[in-house]
Amino acid sequence: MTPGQTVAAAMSDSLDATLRLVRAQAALVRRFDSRLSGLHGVSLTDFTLLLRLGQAPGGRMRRVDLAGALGLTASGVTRGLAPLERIGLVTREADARDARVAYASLTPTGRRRLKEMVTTAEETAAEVFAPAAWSVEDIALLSALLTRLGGRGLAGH
Amino acid sequence: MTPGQTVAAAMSDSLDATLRLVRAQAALVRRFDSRLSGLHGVSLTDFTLLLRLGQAPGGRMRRVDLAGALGLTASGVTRGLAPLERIGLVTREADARDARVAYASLTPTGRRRLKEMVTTAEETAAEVFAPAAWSVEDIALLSALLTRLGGRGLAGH
DNA sequence: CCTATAAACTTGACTACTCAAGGAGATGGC
DNA sequence: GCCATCTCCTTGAGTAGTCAAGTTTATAGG
Repeated sequence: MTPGQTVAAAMSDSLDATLRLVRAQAALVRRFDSRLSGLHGVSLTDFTLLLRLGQAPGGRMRRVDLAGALGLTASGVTRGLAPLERIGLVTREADARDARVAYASLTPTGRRRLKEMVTTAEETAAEVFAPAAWSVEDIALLSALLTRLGGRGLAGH
Repeated sequence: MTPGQTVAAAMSDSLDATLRLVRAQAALVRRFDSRLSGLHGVSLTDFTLLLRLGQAPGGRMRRVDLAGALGLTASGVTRGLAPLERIGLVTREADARDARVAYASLTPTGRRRLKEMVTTAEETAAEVFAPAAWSVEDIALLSALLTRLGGRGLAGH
């Protein structure tokens, strides 16, 4: 059925799963990016930054911790936060004890806007995991499998 | 248990799954990139480009089709292929019938190197999905769930 | 044949990261 | 008290993609 020589027509199931994961992620990111940026002017990365801040007590975190929690580098956080500060969703706060640290802190506006973004993001997620194709158990299962896959989740190392 | 007001402490399971997927992918990509670039001097994207070519009859494809198959834009393919041409893994071939199309075609060297890369990638995937934590069924299940998630796989539109 | 539209590809300008280097402040040994 | 070392953060340079615009060639209508 396959004419010509096809190198690597078959590959291991693990590799196949990896490639599918990468592909699925690209599609998801595109979808969320376009929805979030259309309605709120932020990217998915911006949203996860804000969301993580929103989950922290007081709505504020050190930039290093933010980086660790999101799987970005420190410089990625610096660069990602800059526009969010410019548009007033986040402010920079100093630490009284340690002058090196610069907290990122959600502003009241940031909090309010974040709530709206969460709604949008949940709607988008609900479309992606439409009940027609996805049962609650499927989603939980996928989540569980992905958790095993290294994305450290929320805990520190 | 949570002091201070934490916006969006809870979120829908679908959104949670999405965020985990993004996180898992970032970790996977980093791992594959570092292995592949260390041993073969190519990124994961380069590898998927080559792999897809290797699966095509004759080891060649039109650039548009390559883009479609991998979820990239046409310009992404142009840019990704350029270095692979420079290092002699891929060549550009014209179509006798249609002067607009430029096939990307695996060179004999490309074919040989690809086989080695596949080995590396499968080893890496085997480490990630280590038998201690992952059964064959788990992997198949993950693959199946991911396939449902839009990453068009191999078929055209 | 000629013109309009569409397809395949490339290019320029931009965004979002990365890594490596560096500044500024904290900390611990002695 | 001072120096070495470590941590937090920023910055410059580079990479990998995007989108929009432009070129070239094909195709279809009249």
